[in-house]
Amino acid sequence: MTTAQDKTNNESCPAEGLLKLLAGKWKPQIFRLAAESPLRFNSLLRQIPGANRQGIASALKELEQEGLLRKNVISLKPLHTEYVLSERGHTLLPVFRQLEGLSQL
Amino acid sequence: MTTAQDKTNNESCPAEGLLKLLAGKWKPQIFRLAAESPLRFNSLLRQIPGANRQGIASALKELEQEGLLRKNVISLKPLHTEYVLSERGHTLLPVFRQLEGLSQL
DNA sequence: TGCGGTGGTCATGTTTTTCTGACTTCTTGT
DNA sequence: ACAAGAAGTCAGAAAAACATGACCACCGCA
Repeated sequence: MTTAQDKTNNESCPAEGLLKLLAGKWKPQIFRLAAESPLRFNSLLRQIPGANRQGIASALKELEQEGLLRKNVISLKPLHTEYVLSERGHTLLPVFRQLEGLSQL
Repeated sequence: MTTAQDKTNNESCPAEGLLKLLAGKWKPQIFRLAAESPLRFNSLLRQIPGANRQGIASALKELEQEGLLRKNVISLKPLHTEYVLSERGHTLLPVFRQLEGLSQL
C-alpha cells in the first residue's frame, strides 16, 4: 500500500478505542495488579504464570504510552523502576471493576 | 480433558474474558448498533463504512457464540434473519455505555 | 430467463500480534 | 574476578487476525 490511511482515529464507535487499550495480551492482568500495588518488571514476570519477558515489556510500554500506567525510575545506580496507575488509569478503574463484577455471567 | 493446559479458562483476571468478547474488529460497532435496533446482515454491511462480508460474518458469529447476540431466523422462504442483543448482551450494555462515556478522556 | 437482493461460505493472501532465545549494561554479593 | 539479578532490547519464527475476491442456493421481479 502506497497511500497511507489515518489509523489514528477512524472511530465511529466511542467505546472502541478504550476497549483496545486494555485488550492486548497480559494487559488486563498487569492493569489489575498495578491497581493493587506498584509493579516491578522482574517481579511481574515471576508472578504472572506463562508470561515472557518480551510480552510483559511491550505490554508495559504500551500501557505507559496510552497513559494508563506511569513508570517511575526509583534509582539509576542499581536500576530500579516501578509502574503505577496514572490518573487516567484510575479514572478507568471503576469500569474495569464493573467488568470484573460481570465476569461471572 | 487431558493433561494439556486448559485454554478455555486460564484466567487469573476476571475482566480479561469479558474484554476479549468485545475486542475484535467490528464487534464494538455491531454491538452498539444491535443495542439500537435489530440488525440485518446486508444492511449492516452497507451502513458500516469499510466493512467486508467476511469480517461482519465472523464478528456476528462470534458475538452469537459468546452469547451477546441472538440470531432470529424470521423466514426461510426468502431467507431473512436478524440479530438482536441477548439477555447477556443487555447486562453488558451498561458497562459498554460507561466505556463510551469515558472515551473522551 | 436472467438480474439483483437475501445471507452466507471458502480459499487464499497480507498484516499484526505474540513467542523464543540470545544479548546488553549496570550493580551487588562472594 | 566471577556469578547473578535488575531491567530491558533485538531479530526471527510462529500463530492469530483480518482482507479480498470468488462462489453458492434461494427468492422475487420483469
